[in-house]
Amino acid sequence: MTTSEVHTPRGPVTRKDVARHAGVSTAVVSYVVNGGPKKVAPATEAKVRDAIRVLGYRPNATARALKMGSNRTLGLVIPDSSNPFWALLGHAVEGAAARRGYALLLTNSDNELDTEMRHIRNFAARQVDGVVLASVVFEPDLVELEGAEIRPVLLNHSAVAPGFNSVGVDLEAGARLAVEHLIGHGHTRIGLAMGITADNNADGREAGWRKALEAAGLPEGPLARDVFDRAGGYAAGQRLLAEPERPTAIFASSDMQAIGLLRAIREAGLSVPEDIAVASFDGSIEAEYSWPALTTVEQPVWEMAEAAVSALVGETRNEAPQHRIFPTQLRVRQSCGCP
Amino acid sequence: MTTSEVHTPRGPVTRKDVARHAGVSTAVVSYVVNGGPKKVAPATEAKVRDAIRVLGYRPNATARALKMGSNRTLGLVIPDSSNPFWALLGHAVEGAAARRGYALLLTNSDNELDTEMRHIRNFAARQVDGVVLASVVFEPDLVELEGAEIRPVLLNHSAVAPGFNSVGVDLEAGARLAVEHLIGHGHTRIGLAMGITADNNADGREAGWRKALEAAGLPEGPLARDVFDRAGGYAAGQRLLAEPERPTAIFASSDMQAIGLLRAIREAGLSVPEDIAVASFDGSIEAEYSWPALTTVEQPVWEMAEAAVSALVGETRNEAPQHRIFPTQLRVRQSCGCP
DNA sequence: CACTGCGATCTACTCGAGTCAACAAAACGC
DNA sequence: GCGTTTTGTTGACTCGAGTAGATCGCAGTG
Repeated sequence: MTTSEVHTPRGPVTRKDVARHAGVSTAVVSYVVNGGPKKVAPATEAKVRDAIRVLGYRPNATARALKMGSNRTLGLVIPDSSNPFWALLGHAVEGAAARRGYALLLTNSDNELDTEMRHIRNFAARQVDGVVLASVVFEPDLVELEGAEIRPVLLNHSAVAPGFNSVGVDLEAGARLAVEHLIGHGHTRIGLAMGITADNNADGREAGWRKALEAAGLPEGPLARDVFDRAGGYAAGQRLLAEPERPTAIFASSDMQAIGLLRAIREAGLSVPEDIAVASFDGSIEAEYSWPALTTVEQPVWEMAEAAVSALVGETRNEAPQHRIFPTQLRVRQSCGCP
Repeated sequence: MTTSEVHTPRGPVTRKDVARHAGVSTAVVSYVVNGGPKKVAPATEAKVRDAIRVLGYRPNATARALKMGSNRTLGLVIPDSSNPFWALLGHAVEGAAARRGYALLLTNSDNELDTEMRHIRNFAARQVDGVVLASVVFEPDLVELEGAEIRPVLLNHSAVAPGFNSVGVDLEAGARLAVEHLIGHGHTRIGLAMGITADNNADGREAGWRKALEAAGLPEGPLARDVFDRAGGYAAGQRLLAEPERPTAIFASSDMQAIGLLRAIREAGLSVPEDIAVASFDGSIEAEYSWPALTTVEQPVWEMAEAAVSALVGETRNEAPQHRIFPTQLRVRQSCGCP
């Protein structure tokens, strides 16, 4: 029994405990843990490392965050993390953040502006380093963030809000791709199952559908507007099928809507693609496993997430805001009529 | 122009700025913001509230967390947040946490033990108040948490690890429900498309399938083991269909596997439920919109999430760990042969 | 008038870690 | 031998907020 008995602290182990155990000052512990900013003698470093291991010391990230002004955390707001498209986006953003050593606070807005603003305010209070907004977003929200010196990235479809970073896809070009493909199959009455967006009928997908028809000299087919999920697509489908002149092809503004649409078509005793051809937008896995497999416009979700995160954590602070628009790609499967 | 000109601070606004602006001490600002622990005169409170509004003060949650020892954050580890079942669970946990004023750090383990442990360590460093583990989880991991005084909840299928809180469903009873329903349709050769678990062939679903067959005096059908997603179900399906004596019904251990299974069956030129009946486990929305709609054993995901979160943030600190097992419910649709 | 009592407010310390200025000791040059 | 650099270590201050304990002013009482 010696007088230099190890004192096992009861609470969580702090830097101070390590310092005492190793017989050095707290500064040295810091230097060892962070490898800087000052050098430490090898012998001393060994003592400290020993003490850390013995005591099971784990630096308190909260304290570090307070001192450094960053807790290496990003926030993400999406409408509904159980919707496969948003789920994939969330997964991609989480991955991109994790790869850079950032953690991700994920929240659902349920498409409610209040909820979204509450989350944004919460993020601001928590001093996150950046926020990826893929939800409702009205400009007023963003002011909240400015005061808190938090960088936002808009990761939604229509890139609005000049002065803020944004990442999106070329909705119009993508939609044209799909509709032109349907036209290529000989269809002349092509309907649209459109989602509901904040700035209605200003959506690129709708414009793309319209322009593709116009360019081919075709009349505008029927249009049904409903929410962006399976149930919305189902309801929109029922309305489109009830049209006096039924369309022979339908473009859906999301894969989820297409899934609901397929169900509505089947329930009407019709088959895809024989009676009605279908194409949609997003390129989620579910489109691949539906019956028939959906021809869909694929968004480069992983690249988009990567771009959004790098705009937030990059060294590009105080640079001019960037607007990145990614191209889409048509994934041809069976629902359009291809073999 | 007066000498008591407002000094607009350049950095983020702190309590000190508010105090100066309102002509009071920082303590009073604190009392106003938190409504305690000491009373403040109405007139003073008004001054402070004014200053807060004018300056746009937002208390720094990180500093608060350091002082209070809690940052009102929970961690969640799931295998893959883009898998619909985990996505739903994530959504439910996020909701349950948000309702209690907690934020949620979401991470994916991709079924890799190292990744999971890295996340757990990261959670520990960040001093989260609790961790919901719905992933690989070997006991060694949990030791990490003990040292950090963080409460874990195991939210996986098979409730293991005595000494830790856990929330799960009665896998065996659920599987029996489904298989017995298939038996009720007159099937005698019932196969199993089983997922791959850490403790293989100890999974309740497999046991339930076996016991239901045994109880009905039926022979064990063919069994194919593969991963818990669409691709796994597809591969398992192909193997089951290649069996010398093809099963007339198949129970899949997850909805995702069933989706892949349906595809394999269709590609083999067979139809569901005429040639092969299918039932599965989980009760995700995708099962409702598949073709044909899947008969599935529904897990009460929202209740489970609620239970998990309340075990973490509850006042039940230092109580004996709880093990909650929820019952499942059979959702009958068309894939089993029901009209 | 002195004294208590009480409500309102302020001062000062705390949480745990980062880091700079200051300093001691060792190493070097001549 | 003495001055000078180098190397290693430390004490002390900081981040922003919570709150106990001290202090102040004022009303009520004997």
